[in-house]
Amino acid sequence: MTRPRTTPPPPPRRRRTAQEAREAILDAAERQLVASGPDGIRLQDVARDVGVSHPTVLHHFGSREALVEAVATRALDSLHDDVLAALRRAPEGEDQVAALLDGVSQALHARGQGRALMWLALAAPAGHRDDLRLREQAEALHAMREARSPSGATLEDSQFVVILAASALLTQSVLGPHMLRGAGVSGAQGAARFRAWLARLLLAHVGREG
Amino acid sequence: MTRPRTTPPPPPRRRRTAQEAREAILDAAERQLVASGPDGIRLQDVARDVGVSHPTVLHHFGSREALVEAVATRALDSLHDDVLAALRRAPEGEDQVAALLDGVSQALHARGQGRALMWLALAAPAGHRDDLRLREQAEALHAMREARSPSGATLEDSQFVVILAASALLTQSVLGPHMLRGAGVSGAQGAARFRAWLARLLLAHVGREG
DNA sequence: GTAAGTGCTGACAAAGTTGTCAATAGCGGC
DNA sequence: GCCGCTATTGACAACTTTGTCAGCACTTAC
Repeated sequence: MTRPRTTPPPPPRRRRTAQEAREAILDAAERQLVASGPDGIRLQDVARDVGVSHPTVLHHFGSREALVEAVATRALDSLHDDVLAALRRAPEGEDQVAALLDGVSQALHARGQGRALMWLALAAPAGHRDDLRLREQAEALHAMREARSPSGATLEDSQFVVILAASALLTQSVLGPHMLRGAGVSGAQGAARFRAWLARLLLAHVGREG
Repeated sequence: MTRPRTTPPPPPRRRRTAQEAREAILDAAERQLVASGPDGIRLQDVARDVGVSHPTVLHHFGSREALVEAVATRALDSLHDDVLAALRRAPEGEDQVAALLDGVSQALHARGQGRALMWLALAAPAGHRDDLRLREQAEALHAMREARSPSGATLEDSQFVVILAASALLTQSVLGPHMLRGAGVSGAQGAARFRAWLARLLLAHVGREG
């Protein structure tokens, strides 16, 4: 039962490329961002999750703050790309609006990007974060309506439509099940039915006012 | 230049009733809750803000966790009361919906209650927090519509209307200015115009479908 | 093979956090 | 005026977290 004088052999050391290591660390940090917000990101937890020691994280990012900045930027960029892709993917025609809402909703749910956005919005020093390019969407919608029926609706009306849709989808991605249950909506497909209902509502409004 | 042997007289000690102390501490903790979320509440900061030492806070609440629980409960209850009051205050008639939205919006902005709600929703272990009694509102709305035009709309339609309104107002209270600016809405009264626009939209929908 | 570059690590330091405890002091009741 | 209750406090302990640093070890170039 004598303890050997020599220290036990250290676990094998895995060596990644700097690129791979950064990605793995960002993945772990993003999981924490979604779960506990930017202030909940702990170097030690991130390191343990990746399977490295915490100085390694500092080695790759310099400081905790830089890591948070990097993961926030990556998450928002990724969300932005996904949303743009969803908008582009939306088919012309009948169910365009519904498909569009579904696509954006999926982007917001993917890996909790909606939660990440909300966390960052709450924790941001003061609107220091980028917008979600709502302006482009509003202008695109307005152009479409103008083409169909000139002067049928103001630009602001289109801006409000976009804001309302974004608000509904974002809120759904953060506390959707909670709200649906809380309002008494039953059934598993409540969220999908809500989106379809919202699509009809927006379509009716746009159709009514131009 | 000799330093006197006796320690300088300690600052006068103010003694509140336990009631008063708890209130003052909860006020300070609530400010921190709104600003930095439940995880951002620091005993030392709260204590400094109130003008006491941090063991005093522990004396009154037992633990940090109990303090967070107390402040969260108080904030949500207060918000709930304010919202109910706003709903009751809404006049019958023409601008009922607009006044209602304005009232709820004000309740959400008062001392950052909307932010507090969102922080708590994000940080909550798993929907462990109470709903905002959306169900009651949905049922009240449905009853009103039934009385006006029986079987004109499903209950779920009313539930969705309430969810949509709540989503829009809550999102506005958290990142309203950000979204309005981001969408290109100009002018200082953008938020108010958005609410008025939303009121018209909802009214049109309800009028259309019963 | 061996030398250079660097991903990675353990050990340590510094600062901040919650919580404990014995002692102090303000306030009301007698 | 005295006493008991308790709000309040400074000092201290235990823990966590970020950050530093010197050195180790894996990969690549030569």
